[in-house]
Order: sequence, then C-alpha cells, then structure tokens
Amino acid sequence: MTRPQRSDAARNRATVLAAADELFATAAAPAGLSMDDVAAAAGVGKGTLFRAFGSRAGLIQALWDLRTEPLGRAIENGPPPLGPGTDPRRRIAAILDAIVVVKLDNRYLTLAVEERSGGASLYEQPQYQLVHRLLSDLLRDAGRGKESELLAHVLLAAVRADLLDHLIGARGSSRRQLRAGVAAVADLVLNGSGG
Amino acid sequence: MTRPQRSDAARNRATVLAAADELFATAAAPAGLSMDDVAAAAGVGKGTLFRAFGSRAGLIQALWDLRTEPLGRAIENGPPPLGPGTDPRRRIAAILDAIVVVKLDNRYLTLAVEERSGGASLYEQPQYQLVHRLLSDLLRDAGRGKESELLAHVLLAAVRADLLDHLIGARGSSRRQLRAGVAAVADLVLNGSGG
DNA sequence: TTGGCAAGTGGACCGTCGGTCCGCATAGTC
DNA sequence: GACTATGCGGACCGACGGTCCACTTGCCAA
Repeated sequence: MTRPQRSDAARNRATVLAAADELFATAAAPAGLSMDDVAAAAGVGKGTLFRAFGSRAGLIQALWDLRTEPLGRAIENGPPPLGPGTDPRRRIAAILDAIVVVKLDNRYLTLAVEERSGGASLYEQPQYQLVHRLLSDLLRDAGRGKESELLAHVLLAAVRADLLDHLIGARGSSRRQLRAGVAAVADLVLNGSGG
Repeated sequence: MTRPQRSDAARNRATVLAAADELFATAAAPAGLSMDDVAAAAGVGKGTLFRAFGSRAGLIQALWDLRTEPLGRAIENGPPPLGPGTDPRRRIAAILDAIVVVKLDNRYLTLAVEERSGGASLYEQPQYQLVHRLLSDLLRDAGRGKESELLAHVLLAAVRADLLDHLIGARGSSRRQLRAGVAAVADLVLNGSGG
C-alpha cells in the first residue's frame, strides 16, 4: 500500500502551497503563472513540484481544495441555510451566494481552476459534479421537475469565474452588486412560473 | 491607405480557410489542432498563415465569422422572429435557439472560439458584446428592468460551447433535447415572476 | 517585353511552457 | 554507522505560437 510520506517531502509540499497561494493572490493573470515561477518562488526544484502535485492542474486543484474545504463541510453537514434542513429554495440561494463569495475572494485562483487545460473541462471536475448533483436534487425538491439538471448547470454557469471577472473588470461591478445580481437570477429561476 | 491584396495572397487565404474548416469539422479536440497542422493541411508555409491571419485567434475568428455571418444578417435585418419586429420574448427565444443550432453545427470550431487564449476572454469578443447588447435591450423591452444586462449574460452562459459539449458527451443529450432545454430555460427567465 | 520593386512566401529558428529523467542527497530504520 | 527507499533539483525534452529573412512572384510603368 502507500507508505507514509517523508518529513522533508511534507515540508516542501507546504512550502510550495504557501508560495503558490501567495503568487495567485497577487498575480495579474493566472495564465501567466508558470510552474517555473512557482518553483522559484518556493525555492524548490521543478522536479519536486511535479513529484508533489503531478501536474499544473494538480497543484491548482490542491490549492483550490484548501480554499474551499470549509465551504464544502458547511454545505455537507453544517447548520442551515448552507447545510441541510431548510427549504430547498433558501438553501440553493445560500449555496450560490457562498460560491460567489469564495470565487471573489480567490479571483485569480478561481480563474485558473476553471481554465480548460489539457482535455479536462470544468464539467469533468469532481467538485463541479458534486455541487451540480446537489443543486439538481434541491431543484427537484423545489418542484423543478425534469429540467432540474439543466437548470443546475445554468445556475452554475451564472457564477463562472470568467463571467464574474468580466463583470468586475469591464462593467466595474462591486462585490455587493454581483451578489445581489446572482441572488436575483436565482430568485427568478427558483420562483418563476412552474414552481 | 491599404493597398489591394495580391492575387496569390487571396488564393492562399481561401486555401487556408478551407483546409482549417475541414480540420475543425473532423478534429477530435480543438486544442490539439496546431498552426503547423493547419499550414501542412493547406500546403502552405507557416509564415503565410500568420501573415494572412495574424495569430491563431485571428484564424479561428475568421472561420467563425464565415460561419455566423448569415445568422448575423438574419438577426440584424431579416424577417421575424429572428429579425426585428416581433414581441421581444419571441425574438429572444428565436435568437437563442439559432445560436444553439449554429454551435451544434460547428461544435469544435465553437469550442476553439470560446477557449480563452492569450489574455482575451470570450467576453471581450466583439461578437459576444454585440449579441449581449441586443439581448439586454430586448430584455429591457420585455420589462426585465435593471437586471437585463446580467440576465443577458446568464442566457448566453446557458449556451456556452463547453456546456453544450459536456451535455452531448457526458449526458448523451440529443440535439432535440438541448434545444428544448435551452428553450425551457429561456422561457423561465422570460416569463417568470417580475415580467 | 522588360525591368524594378513592393508584396508575399516558406521554413528554419526562437522563447516559453508543461512535463520527464536520473545522478545525487538524505531521512528513516536496524 | 551502514543500508535503502524516498525525495530532490535542474538539465533536458517535445510541442507550441509566433518571428525573421533570404528568396520568389505578381503587378505596373516605361
């Protein structure tokens, strides 16, 4: 089976994560961040980096997992409205809002996560599929019937990183406006005719 | 001012467009299509290719313009429901459906067009901005008020190439199902509460 | 027809990137 | 202290978008 990891490997992994986090927090554009940059910033060889994370996508995913882990737990078994136990409409709205907040707090990292690199699209990512499944179920509970799956995709498309980024950059939207806008869209989808 | 183009240049441009079109029609993945591939398929040097189209994005855009020009004209000054002169709700639905059809007919090309390459995102493309403006105005006419701009983005997000591609590939959706689904979403957004 | 030259051509070449390889260092163990 | 699996690091690789420039060719004027 898998043997325990050596201490220097664990230390390096943490160093790299910290350095990459810092870089993504300050970078102007995520696409311009090369693996050499990350390795240099972490004071580590490129081989080490790839040994620890497998690929560029793996590193980004690891960072993203770190940042979204609290939200994931809150949704899975936290208190309402994020956690289970509320009216599905309210929960959907809460989840979407929380997603927007996380994405705004990690703007460039989120852009990098959603960038299609290699053959893998956003829609193949386990996290996406998890949220999509959850939203689908909630929409079904809310009486959205057979369109639930598609509607879940549409709701998630409304909070895609590049769209948010565009709304901030080109339209100058504020955080408040974005959250309100997404809430309005969700409300329309949730409470429109047919519900 | 700009001098007329030499005849061999025009011929080569046409050759390249034809070859690239053929390649995109048969390619398994657009990202795997290199400029060298296109040049080789067209029987032309790479320099010629870049002289004619400026960049990879330029070539893809030229192809896309060719494919969408008829739809553009139909929307701008064709007969209803695509052209002006109908109920805005009906026109929005017609435009969205036409967009889905074009995207499905040019699946890999569309993926390539919407792939963020270089710094430019989908939202910076003139064509996107044109359609977005039109949809915004129509939504406003339909009484959608201040959320019109955001709603237009959301409607367009619902027909993004990678989403359609995912629905076809992973969920096995048929052309019919996709068109019906998008129509249902549009209906919800257009006729939901608040209109 | 011809001569001149701007426009166009093509492919060798470049810089960058993600990713691999492998000789060397070192942590963990007895 | 010795032995070994694990990890390290940076030279290296292949692919890609894009550039350069010596050569060719279409076009026009004489």
